[in-house]
Amino acid sequence: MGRIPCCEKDNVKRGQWTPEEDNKLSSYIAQHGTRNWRLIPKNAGLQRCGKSCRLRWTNYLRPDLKREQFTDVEEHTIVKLHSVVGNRWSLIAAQLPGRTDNDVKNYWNTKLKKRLSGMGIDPVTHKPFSHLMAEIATTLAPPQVAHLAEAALGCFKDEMLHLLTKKRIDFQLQQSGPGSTTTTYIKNDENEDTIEKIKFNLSGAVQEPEMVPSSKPWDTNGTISANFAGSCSAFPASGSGFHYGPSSFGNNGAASPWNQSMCTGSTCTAGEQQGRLHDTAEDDNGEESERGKGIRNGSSLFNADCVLWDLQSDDLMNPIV
DNA sequence: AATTTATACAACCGCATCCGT
DNA sequence: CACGGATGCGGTTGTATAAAT
Repeated sequence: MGRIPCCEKDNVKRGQWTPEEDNKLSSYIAQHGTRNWRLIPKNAGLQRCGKSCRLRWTNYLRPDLKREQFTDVEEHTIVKLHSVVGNRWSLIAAQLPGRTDNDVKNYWNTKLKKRLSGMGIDPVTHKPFSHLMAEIATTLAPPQVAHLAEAALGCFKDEMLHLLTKKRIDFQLQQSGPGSTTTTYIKNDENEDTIEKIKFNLSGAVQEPEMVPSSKPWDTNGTISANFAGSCSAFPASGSGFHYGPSSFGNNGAASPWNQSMCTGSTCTAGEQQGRLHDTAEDDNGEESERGKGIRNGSSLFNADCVLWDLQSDDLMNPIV
């Protein structure tokens, strides 16, 4: 017994909407409102599924939607809220007037996530990657760590090869200094050597607990500590200070060649996020169980020590319920 | 100029939840 | 309380456009 489709698949148009269709839908909704999406396409003379109409309206045609670029404040809000509620796009969008969950989701996936990765911060946990490595190293027994590192490096081998091949000439030009006209080429099998060296060094680093910072790498202002910054290749080693906030978000959040693979490879499932939220909420009131009810009172969540930004209830446009 | 690659965002899919009967 | 349809939500895919090669 299969699931009943939301609409008949036959005689239903799919794909991009035409201006004529937009007009029909907009004028129908202006007259009759948005009750009963299943009937709307039929009554409006559209060969579309009701679901498709609802999406088109909520994500594109609604008159209160903002079409301009996200502002710094909006970016800030998205990152702050994401560190608390995870991929709950509708909750985040509710704090951003004129933005839809789809807008927020797309903006996160195409820009913010990559920018965080480029800054050496895991966009799922909002912790520095090196901190996560440290956690793994201190949690697992050495043989497990070695196997995990081996597996992780195997995953990144292709990206490494790609990176090394693509960048090698630029790199060699840099090494030979400005004004130099000589170009040194690397033999193909040296890629393998390089990878082996990197693997060796990383394995060593992971197995040396004294190299791992034991305290939180950031202070209460969300600033990465100088010691930690020095041990994390993604952060500047100088004491110039690193702020995990909008001020560091300029458009020069230049993506490292790693960004794409890191972004696409480590998305947290909705289940994981919901599980985390559920656990937290349960501590507070002991009885929440259903999806979507995990966040009753934001105040306790805002104090979670995994977030790098302090988020106050006052920051919110709308209460999270 | 042609081709490839990257980016942005619209749209779809399937599951979860809500809600009326 | 159970059931079924409607709606909401998040993940994923498709496509148009821009940028790089």
